[in-house]
Amino acid sequence: MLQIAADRRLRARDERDVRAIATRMFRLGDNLAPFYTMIENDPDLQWARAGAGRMLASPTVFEDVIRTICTTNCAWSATTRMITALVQLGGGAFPNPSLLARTKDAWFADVARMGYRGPYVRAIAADVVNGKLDLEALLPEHGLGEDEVEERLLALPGVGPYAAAHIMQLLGFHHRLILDSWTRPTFLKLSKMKRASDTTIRRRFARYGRFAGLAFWLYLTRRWHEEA
DNA sequence: CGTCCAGGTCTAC
DNA sequence: GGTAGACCTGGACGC
Repeated sequence: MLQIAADRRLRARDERDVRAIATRMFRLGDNLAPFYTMIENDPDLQWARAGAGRMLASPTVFEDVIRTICTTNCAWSATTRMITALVQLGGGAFPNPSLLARTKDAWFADVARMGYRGPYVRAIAADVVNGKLDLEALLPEHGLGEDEVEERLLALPGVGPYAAAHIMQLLGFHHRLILDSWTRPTFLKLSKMKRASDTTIRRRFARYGRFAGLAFWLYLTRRWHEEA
């Protein structure tokens, strides 16, 4: 059960918005039943049938895209620093595209210290504002195919194979594996393999079909769930 | 102090 | 289509 508390009575319209945001953040629209059936007798993953597999998303696709760009090619400490700065800019909430589009380059460089990512983020925000880019249309309920969604994500500046796979997991497309400098060594450790190319890893998870990426992620994060 | 690299991507061959 | 080199930043590490 999911309970949402508010400090006041919500108007009908606000309540609808809150429901939509919660549905999006917890990926309540995802149907993982086929995946759970798939892992019924899977020694590595059957534990996940208890309800695992819904990665926490942001209220908007835009926010997930920008956050993910802030994870690329830097230490995790840098990611949290950049995102903390963005939330400060937004006055405690993640800044919307309009605010980011009209924020000066100098802020991205000197305050958020986002380096080369700053212009990428601004360009994406500007395209959302001027209507050239509709990121929210990438949500699975809008009917675009997985390949089409991936293609559109890869077209964004700063979004490559890793970022696209990561964002797609958050959207509810579970095919692509998130391969980066954390998942690769973690896979080696857990599988007790000495080395494994990306192709080898993909082959290992190909049997999960369109849930291959989700299976890979759950395989890697099993210990996170045991703690809880 | 210089080099390397962290939850990669882009450009130019 | 596949692969070097460059790229902001800052923390870790060797010298």
